[in-house]
Amino acid sequence: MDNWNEIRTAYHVARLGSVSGAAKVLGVHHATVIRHIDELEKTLGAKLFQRHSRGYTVTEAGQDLLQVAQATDDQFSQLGNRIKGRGGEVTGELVITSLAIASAAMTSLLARFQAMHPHLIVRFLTDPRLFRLEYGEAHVAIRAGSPSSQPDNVVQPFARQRFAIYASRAYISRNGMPQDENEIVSHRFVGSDDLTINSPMIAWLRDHVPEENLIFRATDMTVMREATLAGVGLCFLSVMEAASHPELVEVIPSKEDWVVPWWLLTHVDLHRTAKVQAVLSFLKEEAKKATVI
Amino acid sequence: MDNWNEIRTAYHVARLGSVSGAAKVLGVHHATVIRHIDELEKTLGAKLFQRHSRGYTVTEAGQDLLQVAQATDDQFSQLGNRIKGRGGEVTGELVITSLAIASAAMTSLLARFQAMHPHLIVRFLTDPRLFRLEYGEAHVAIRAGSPSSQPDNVVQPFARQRFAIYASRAYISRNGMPQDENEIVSHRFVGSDDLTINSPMIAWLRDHVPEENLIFRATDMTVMREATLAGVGLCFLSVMEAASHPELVEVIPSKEDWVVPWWLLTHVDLHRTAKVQAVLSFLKEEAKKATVI
DNA sequence: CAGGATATGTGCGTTTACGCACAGACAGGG
DNA sequence: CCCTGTCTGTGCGTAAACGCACATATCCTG
Repeated sequence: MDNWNEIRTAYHVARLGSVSGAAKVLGVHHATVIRHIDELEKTLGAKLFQRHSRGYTVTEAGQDLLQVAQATDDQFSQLGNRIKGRGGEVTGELVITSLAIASAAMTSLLARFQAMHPHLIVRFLTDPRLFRLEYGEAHVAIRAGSPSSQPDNVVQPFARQRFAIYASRAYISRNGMPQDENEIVSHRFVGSDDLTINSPMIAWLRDHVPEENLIFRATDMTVMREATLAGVGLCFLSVMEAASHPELVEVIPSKEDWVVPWWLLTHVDLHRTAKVQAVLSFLKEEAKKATVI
Repeated sequence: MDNWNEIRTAYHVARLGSVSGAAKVLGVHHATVIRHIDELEKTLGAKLFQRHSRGYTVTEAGQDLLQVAQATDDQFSQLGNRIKGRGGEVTGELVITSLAIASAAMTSLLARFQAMHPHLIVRFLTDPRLFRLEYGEAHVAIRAGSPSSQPDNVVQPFARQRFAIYASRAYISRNGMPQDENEIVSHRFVGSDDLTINSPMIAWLRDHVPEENLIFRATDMTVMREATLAGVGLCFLSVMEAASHPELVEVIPSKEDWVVPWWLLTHVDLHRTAKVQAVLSFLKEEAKKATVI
């Protein structure tokens, strides 16, 4: 049974009782129908129909095929309706991935998006490893910094994450609040372990802070935040993140340069689906409302 | 969903996760697989797979298709096994049709054949109208006299029905037993209404019996038998049939000419099936054993 | 009884779908 | 680090499948 089209042809012949009727329904020439039946019977080694001048009547094998193929036809048409219909609605799973740094801002947004679509299951995956869109691991990825260069990814600008320099109240009470940028040089810092990263904050650190003052270096942004909260030193943190930690005080306010762009990435195969389009337009709309994330 | 082969191709791609693997299993070139997938997605208006350099991974629609087509594949393979396997066994229905005249001899034969195949349902249809093999109304037909000229029918010689001239005991007691064929001319006869039929018994009647003595004419053999039993006159009856009616006496024994051949007819589409072959060989074997039917 | 409508079946020319060859991309291994 | 194996993707020539025309048989109807 390795030619399902022949089964489909035989099904319509069995259903309608004639080659001509099946040919009309199938939109092919009746010679094609005869060829399909002959081929199918040859491979099966059994007759599906008895031929007579008024049409084809099924044998027992043909009756068996009729019932099986009837069910199959129903299943396939339902499947087609599901797939075609699913294009317009926002249901099923929506998998969004980002680095943990974005979770604070994203969680409330995604919660509201889910409330707008009750049948949607949101899976917000924040993992150290990068989920790969091209393997279908996520519908939408949120990336920071320079946009990815994958050719199959559709990249759109999302929000702009604004940074400022913070310190814990404990640190300030011990070391005093620097009054201007010149006093900064004598303070200790928490920062990225990799200083080659091309970012305006890293550049500012290189320009204004002696390397020996960068005493706590980490690769993960959450580690830096924890270190700052523990009073290790000053640190670049996002304005949004710092707002949820009252024990942090702003040492130097945000500058125009201290902004990291976020990008919304979708795989090109999923980008046009209604579900992905819905969440993309929602997130961009919300990002437009909120001036700072 | 009007191309089931494309669904089948997509099913194997979804199952194996790659175009190449599906192409190997399907025995086609991988370019064909790609074309099927592209065409199917175009008609559905939705992506079934996400393409990447390591293979194809299913989307939600592809996952849906995978499950439906998995079930379909199972159903079809089971169907194929049933149809192919059914070729070798004698089950289901066996429809045999004949004129009522043959029922007496056939019933016991068919009963024994059914006993040999417990899963067989025998439908022995004896109806005034002729069941038509080409419409699938019967597997085997039993016809008497000249073999049918239908080109789609396979005709085989079956048994030879031997005739003799009988009368009821009541008739003989009233009119006496004719001692030889010369006395026959003064007796009344029951016979066929159509004297143009080409048969040795009809010819004998024309030669030996005055037409005015053929006082009871019928088209149906059972009617003639009933008339003979009612004492109307002498009549050609089959030896087999007369043996089951003790009130009938043989007036003139059977001659070599008084034989009607029976034919086994099967439609060419069903002739090669094991079930039909089984009953044909059984009937021919039994006919060989019994010298007279 | 004749003619039209409808059915299957078949040879032939054309179109569609296929296989082939090659290119490009990526992961794994010596 | 290059090399190899495996994967997808695409243009092109060929072979298989298709539509067409015609033949034939049957049933229905006026």
